[in-house]
Amino acid sequence: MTNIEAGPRPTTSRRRGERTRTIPEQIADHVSTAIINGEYRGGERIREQELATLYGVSRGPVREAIRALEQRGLVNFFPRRGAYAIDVTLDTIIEIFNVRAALMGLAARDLARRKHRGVVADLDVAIADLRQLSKARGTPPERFARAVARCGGLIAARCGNQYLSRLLGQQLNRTLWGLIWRERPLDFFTPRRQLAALKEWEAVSAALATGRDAEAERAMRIIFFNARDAAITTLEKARGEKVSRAHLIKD
Amino acid sequence: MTNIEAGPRPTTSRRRGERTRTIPEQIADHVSTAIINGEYRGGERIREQELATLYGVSRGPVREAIRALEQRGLVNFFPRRGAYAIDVTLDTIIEIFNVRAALMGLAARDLARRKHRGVVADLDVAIADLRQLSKARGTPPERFARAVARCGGLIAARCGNQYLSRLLGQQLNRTLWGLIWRERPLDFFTPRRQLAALKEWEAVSAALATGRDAEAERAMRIIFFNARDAAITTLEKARGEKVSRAHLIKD
DNA sequence: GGATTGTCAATTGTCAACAATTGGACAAGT
DNA sequence: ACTTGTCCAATTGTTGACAATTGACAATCC
Repeated sequence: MTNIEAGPRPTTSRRRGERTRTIPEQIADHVSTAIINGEYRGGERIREQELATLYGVSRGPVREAIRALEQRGLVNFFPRRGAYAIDVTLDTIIEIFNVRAALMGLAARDLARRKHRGVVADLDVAIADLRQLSKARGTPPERFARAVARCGGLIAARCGNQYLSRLLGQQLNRTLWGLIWRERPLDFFTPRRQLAALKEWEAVSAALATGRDAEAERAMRIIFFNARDAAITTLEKARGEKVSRAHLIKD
Repeated sequence: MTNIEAGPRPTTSRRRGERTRTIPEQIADHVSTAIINGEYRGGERIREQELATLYGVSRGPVREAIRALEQRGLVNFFPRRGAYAIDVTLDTIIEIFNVRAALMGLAARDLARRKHRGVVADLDVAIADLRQLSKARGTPPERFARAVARCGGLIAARCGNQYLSRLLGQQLNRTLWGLIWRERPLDFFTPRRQLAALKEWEAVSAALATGRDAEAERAMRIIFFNARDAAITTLEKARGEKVSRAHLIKD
């Protein structure tokens, strides 16, 4: 039996706005990482009772978790026939990056049009972190990745479009994107890439500060296209899988 | 090759993608329309037992339905405290149109880069319908809206990015977007607007046929921005609610 | 009075049992 | 060899009962 929530449970001391993580949510997140980490092969069946005994609960909460995974696109579900893990290929990852680029581009554009000084200031602080990390020698790729994620999170959360923020932060972040990015930090942030990423984020900040919305969108998209290409190169080596570069959008 | 649709192949004669509609899905869809149609006030509580007795089932399926609605962003859910209908304001609708524009723009761009002849041909057929409907006098707005939806559905379904197709066709279509567009066809397609929409779609088709991807994206976005503005104007009158036009993205 | 604590009904969370469906195995027929 | 039909075990769908938590209100204390 896997204990997801180890330790004593704080019943009262709950932070402001923090939601209690329900058991189904915990299970869903746990299975998510399992799927991404390849613990399920593509198309492998996921049985309710199996997970129930694994986590030491009944099938009820497990059902909820599986349905959540279906909504997030991590499993394919067929009524009365069960759930099957999706197959995460390199092509899928490319697709996800492209979608993310489009949405983050919109977020940046919205933000630029609003000229929200506070966000730009906060972003500049986060970018200062990037600068420091990239200047320092031997910054671990995952450390830099986290700092970059903070920059992106800032834009996503405060772009002014609540629907978009929700999509980027909750619905999609818990799908493949979030897991690729956070739980399995790719080591594509080489020193060279770190410097490049810094420049790219500075470009976004500059465009945001001056309210040039089209340019902010373009700069933001470039960030994700470059991240995508770097990720693919890394993953191709790691997996020994080749992918066609024919339709990689460039700008 | 990307295979998001991993899993068993349907043994019986069930069409591709066609699934038996489960009870929870039916309930979820039913409550969705209720929320959109204003049968729940914004923030109104949704009780499980209430829905269970209403639909004549136990609380189990209802729970599933409510959790699905939460994933789609139609209800706010707080553990152990219940679900509350969201408040659909005009601003929300603007946000949704903007997101849709960004994603459909990406779809068009992908499609243009692939120069998929079949899709362009099919799209031209659908556009021919638009032409005929707009030329005819007295075409009902909702009839035209359906024809436009077909054009959009074509692009979304066959853009070549499976992840995006899923997002546009399943995850988001069942949220506010699908309901605004389909179940409650707005009557903003006046004769003048019909002619304009026709021209807009012809521009998309032309860009797709010649593979000019940036132009295809731009043309597609314009369609949604214009639809957004028309929808807002209509809804402002219908609801007597005013909305700031300060940050309506224009291109 | 204002704040804290105790109590309780309403509601959600979880469980275990039962019902219904599926897919595969196997046999018989063509 | 191929199809067709019938069983059956495995699995999912649904239910009703029970446990746990919440929010409201009343009682109590300072």
